[in-house]
Amino acid sequence: MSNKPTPLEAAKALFIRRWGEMGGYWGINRTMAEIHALLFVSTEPICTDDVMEKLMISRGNASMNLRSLVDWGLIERVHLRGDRKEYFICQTDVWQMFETIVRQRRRREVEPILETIARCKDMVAGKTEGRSSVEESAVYRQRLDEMNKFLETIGTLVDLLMKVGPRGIGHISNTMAALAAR
Amino acid sequence: MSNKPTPLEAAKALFIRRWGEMGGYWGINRTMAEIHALLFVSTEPICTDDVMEKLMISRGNASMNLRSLVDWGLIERVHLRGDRKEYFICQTDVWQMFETIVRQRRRREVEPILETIARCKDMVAGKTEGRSSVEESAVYRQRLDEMNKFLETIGTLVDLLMKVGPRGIGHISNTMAALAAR
DNA sequence: CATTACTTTCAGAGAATATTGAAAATTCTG
DNA sequence: CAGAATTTTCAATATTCTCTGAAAGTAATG
Repeated sequence: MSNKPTPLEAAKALFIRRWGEMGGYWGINRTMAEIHALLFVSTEPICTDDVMEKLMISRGNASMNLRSLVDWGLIERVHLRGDRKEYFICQTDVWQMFETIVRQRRRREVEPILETIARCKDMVAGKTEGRSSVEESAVYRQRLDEMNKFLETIGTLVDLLMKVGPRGIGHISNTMAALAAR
Repeated sequence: MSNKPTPLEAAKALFIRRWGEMGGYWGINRTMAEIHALLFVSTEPICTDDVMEKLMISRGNASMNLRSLVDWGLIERVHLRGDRKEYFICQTDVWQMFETIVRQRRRREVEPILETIARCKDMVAGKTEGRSSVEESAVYRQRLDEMNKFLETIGTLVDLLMKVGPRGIGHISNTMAALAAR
């Protein structure tokens, strides 16, 4: 088994490795990203044993990371007629993928920050505090406000982007280009 | 020292902690993110000793992470007249910050992927391969193409976004909203 | 140029994360 | 429902990442 890899296999392996590396930068563990890549470049559904073999990892590891990917909504379980095993397939539409990731990251990363900002603002609200710190508080509040506004602006923009989809995007780019040129 | 913290101090500490946690999700180590937050909410420049004290970390740790932040371009060194120490200040304009981060992440994460995709496409290009794998190659190539196009589309959009800046963004949102409503 | 003030580096310790493998749980089949 | 197939869990282990602290490096001062 595993003789000389075909160019196709080699090319897939290369993509998988790179995608895995990148996962690290995004707070996603390498194996999870590799499994995702493996499924992304697969023509057919893949089962746990395939994952174990291709990525040379243990059953437990494969199982855990497949579950995480399912939780994220990036892959899903399928059943093949006449086969008892579970197979997995990947969302291959990159725009859907984008949407899935945006939704998750927003929930996990942006929302907690927004909550915290709100709470921080409350904490320095009423209190007239002492002497000089009143202006320090003002600066603090202002910075939080700016960050808050920024996150919300980007948020609505991304929402709109997703609504409009890949189709509408050309239009958007043009509008922006025109605006930028002014 | 470090008696009962004022509400302002407590509020700053809360923001710092949360920002630090979030760093983890972004492949940025917690301490680095905390230092960044500390500087972001500071009215005045801060020196290494301040960082060590407020975050209760060692000199080495503070030094390394401050340097990383400087390398990223998120903070910069300043010198205070009559003081031999080095101080640091943070880019507080959130849009500039956004631009800095986008530029860095693109270089570190998006470009390597684009290169890899190009290389992968080369690898499965000429080769007429055997039998059935010809269509498998076609699917592979198509998926890579879609990913490639997606990344480039988002890339140009972000570029435009940065050119247009916070000012133009209201305009864009309206245009997009109108489009999406159709 | 010797002293002092400050900064950087890096080997080793420590903490956090990821992985394995085998046992337990679950699901299917006859 | 017994037995087989498959999946999940999790304690132990391995790996990777982070932090410390002290030593080496650099730069200002008199």
